[in-house]
Amino acid sequence: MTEARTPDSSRRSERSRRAIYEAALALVGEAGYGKTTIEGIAARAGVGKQTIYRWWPSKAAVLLEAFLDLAEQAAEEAGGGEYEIPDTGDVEADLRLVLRATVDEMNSPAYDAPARALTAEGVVNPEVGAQFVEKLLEPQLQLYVTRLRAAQDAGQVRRGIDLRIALELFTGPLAHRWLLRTLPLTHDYADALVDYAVNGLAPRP
Amino acid sequence: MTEARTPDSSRRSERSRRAIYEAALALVGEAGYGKTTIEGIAARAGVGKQTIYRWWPSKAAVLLEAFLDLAEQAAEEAGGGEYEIPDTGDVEADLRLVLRATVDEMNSPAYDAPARALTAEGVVNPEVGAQFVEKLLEPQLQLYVTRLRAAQDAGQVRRGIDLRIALELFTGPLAHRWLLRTLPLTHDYADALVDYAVNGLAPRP
Amino acid sequence: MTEARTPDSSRRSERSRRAIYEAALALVGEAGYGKTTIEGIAARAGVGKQTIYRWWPSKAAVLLEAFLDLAEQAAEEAGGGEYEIPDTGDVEADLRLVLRATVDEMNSPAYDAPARALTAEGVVNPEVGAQFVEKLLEPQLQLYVTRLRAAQDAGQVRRGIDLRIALELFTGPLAHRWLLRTLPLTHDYADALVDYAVNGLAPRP
Amino acid sequence: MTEARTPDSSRRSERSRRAIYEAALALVGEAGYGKTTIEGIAARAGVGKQTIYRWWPSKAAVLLEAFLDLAEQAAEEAGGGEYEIPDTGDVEADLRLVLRATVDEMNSPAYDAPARALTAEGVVNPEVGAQFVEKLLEPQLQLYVTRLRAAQDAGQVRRGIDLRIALELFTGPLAHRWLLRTLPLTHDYADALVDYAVNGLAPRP
DNA sequence: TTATAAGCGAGACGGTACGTCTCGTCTTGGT
DNA sequence: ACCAAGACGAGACGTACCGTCTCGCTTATAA
Repeated sequence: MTEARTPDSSRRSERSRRAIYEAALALVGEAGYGKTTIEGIAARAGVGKQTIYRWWPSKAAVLLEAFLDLAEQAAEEAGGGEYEIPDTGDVEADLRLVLRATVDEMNSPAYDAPARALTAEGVVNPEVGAQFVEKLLEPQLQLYVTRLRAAQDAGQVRRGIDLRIALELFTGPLAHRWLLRTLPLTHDYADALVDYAVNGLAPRP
Repeated sequence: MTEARTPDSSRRSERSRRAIYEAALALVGEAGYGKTTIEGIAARAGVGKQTIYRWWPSKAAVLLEAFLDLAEQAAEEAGGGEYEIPDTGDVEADLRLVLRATVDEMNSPAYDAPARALTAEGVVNPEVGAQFVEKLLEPQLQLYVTRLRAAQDAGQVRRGIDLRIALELFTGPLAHRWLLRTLPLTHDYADALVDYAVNGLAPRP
Repeated sequence: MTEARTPDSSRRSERSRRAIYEAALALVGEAGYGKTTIEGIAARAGVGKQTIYRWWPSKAAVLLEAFLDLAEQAAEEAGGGEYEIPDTGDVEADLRLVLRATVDEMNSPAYDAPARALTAEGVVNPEVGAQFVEKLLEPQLQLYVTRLRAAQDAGQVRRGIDLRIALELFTGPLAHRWLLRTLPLTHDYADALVDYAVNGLAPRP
Repeated sequence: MTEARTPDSSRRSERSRRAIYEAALALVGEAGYGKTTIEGIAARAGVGKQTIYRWWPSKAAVLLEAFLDLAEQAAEEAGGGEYEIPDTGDVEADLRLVLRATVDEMNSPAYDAPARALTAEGVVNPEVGAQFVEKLLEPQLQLYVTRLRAAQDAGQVRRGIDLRIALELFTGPLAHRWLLRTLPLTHDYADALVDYAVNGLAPRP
């Protein structure tokens, strides 16, 4: 009996959508994910609660979209086109650059708070996790695959290496330190990681 | 005016403590961390809420202790003594063994649910995260340091390598796949990881 | 700045008006006044909410008009002309007839539900109450005044009696039993009331 | 499966109960019944909403009890014992007194607002109505029965009169004017009512 | 051997947030 | 211009838990 209640997205208020994104990101940054409430987001965005519940199924979904939107905006500002890992011919140098940038990003509060919140929610909530991986993480990881394939073609990575696994030698440790806060995330750490891992992938003598 | 309220732990009810551990782990496994409530734990354990609030500061703390206790029990059953990574002289084989075991553990539901819950909470809540790392994670990681040092002494790992970073080449990717569920965690994956990483740490020709 | 917003009643949809009346009466009858909502009336009438808000200031106003319309229709069906209390020369018999008819009406669900709802709203909301009295109640009461005046002229009611008060000896108790449901409303009850009250108004010996 | 959840009334907070009564009566007086909300009562009483929902099933029930309590307190202040209609031997004079007092009460705002609210709710909600009648109205009406019986025994009311109906000649019209606000409620009105009605009940010459 | 004081199960309390419902207003597209 | 439809800001609904606070009731020293 209960209808599906599918709202008409063509009549959706753009103004409200943006206000909700901003409020959600701000609150997660200021108070943390646990203390961010849908009521709080609605109040801060100057929006009725129903406007949130109409368009999103959960707090995590709101934040995911807000974060996605943030990333999109940042990408556009950085210069429209699709991003790729640079290819100077020197994999190690190229990856060092990327990992250092990633370290910087992870150390910046504007990224840290919402990304942490989303990751944590995804760890515990498979639907959110799947979305997070599909929409945010996997596209990033594909960039590594592309660059590593080029390196393989150039003879800097040995034949037979599974590149989807190889890339995790770089991103896995980084993510681990970031999420668990075991030890500080520094450029030196990124460099060491690249050093050890690239060496591991190099053709055997 | 407010008293320090330090309860007398010598009069603590062992029965209640155990019941709370069991209830907490069961509920996290069945309903997930988010839907596990202190009231629910108390009800399931047949315990007053105050008995939980008297001894633990938060839901996460209860679960952390419960999980620690579980690990302790498992260790005792597995054979009293302190665990270490075996040293057959072949680092690669030894680590393959350990990583395969870790994969199996991560794939077992009894471990998965509470470990995920705790990790997620730690990601977002620095206090919990610090406790988790200190009590659970770091001791495990030290085992890798020990084994890798032996390998270094045996000339299987090159001089100058920072072992605290090196170990993350093994554990980081594993944890990443487990937490984010990007791709399945298999023995083959563990083997490949060990292969690439050990190669990366090996002395240069 | 806020316009007076006087809609052009000449372009009003008669179809919608009727549908709203019917929906309002039906819903009040089925679900009760409290559970009847403007959204519900609009949905049932197949009408936009604004069409109700455009023409009526409140739920009570809709129901009042709907009920008035119902009464009008009933009156027309019963035979066009203005109704009056019959005058056979025997006040007691005439009033007995009227009060019995009133009892029957009060016991009929089609009348009971909306009349109750309106009365209750009027009790608590003076504007609605005033409308209700002016449009529905007072015209009815005037019929009593007319008939009692005839009786007074015929010497069946003593001089000096305030007829506006006198009529309340008949209608007051009836209304009271109906509204509060203290005891059942029967023809015998109506007869007794008429007996006692007419006696009270009769010329002293 | 859903438990009955019967709270332990011996542990109930008297302080909260009183605060809720006061808040409910104050709000109904100030804002009217319709604009009085449970949230509002809770906030004004400095009480959690659940404390209201734990002990009362509805807003109407809260107000009914509050009003009952008010009446009880008033009765105690007026002089502990059970109240009865005075018996000076002159029914007319005695009833005049009582009806004038009732008129005064109905004209006092402290009584008017909650009594109206409750009556209106009772008109539309049979459960509330039954409670209202049983707890408040019927006891009052019994006083009339008692006094009228004495009058009957004294020969001032004729044999055969149904006293339960007779009393409604006094209270019905009064209640009607009060609830519907048709015409002002004055002492003169009360006197006229008593005059006409007592005459109607008197033995026939 | 009793008293006395802690921990205990229970659950009422003042609160916050949930997700739903309805309000009355506003906007869009169709007739 | 009115209409059906329905998104919107607002806020109350009744529920679920939070963390604190009594209640009596064991239960285990210390007088």
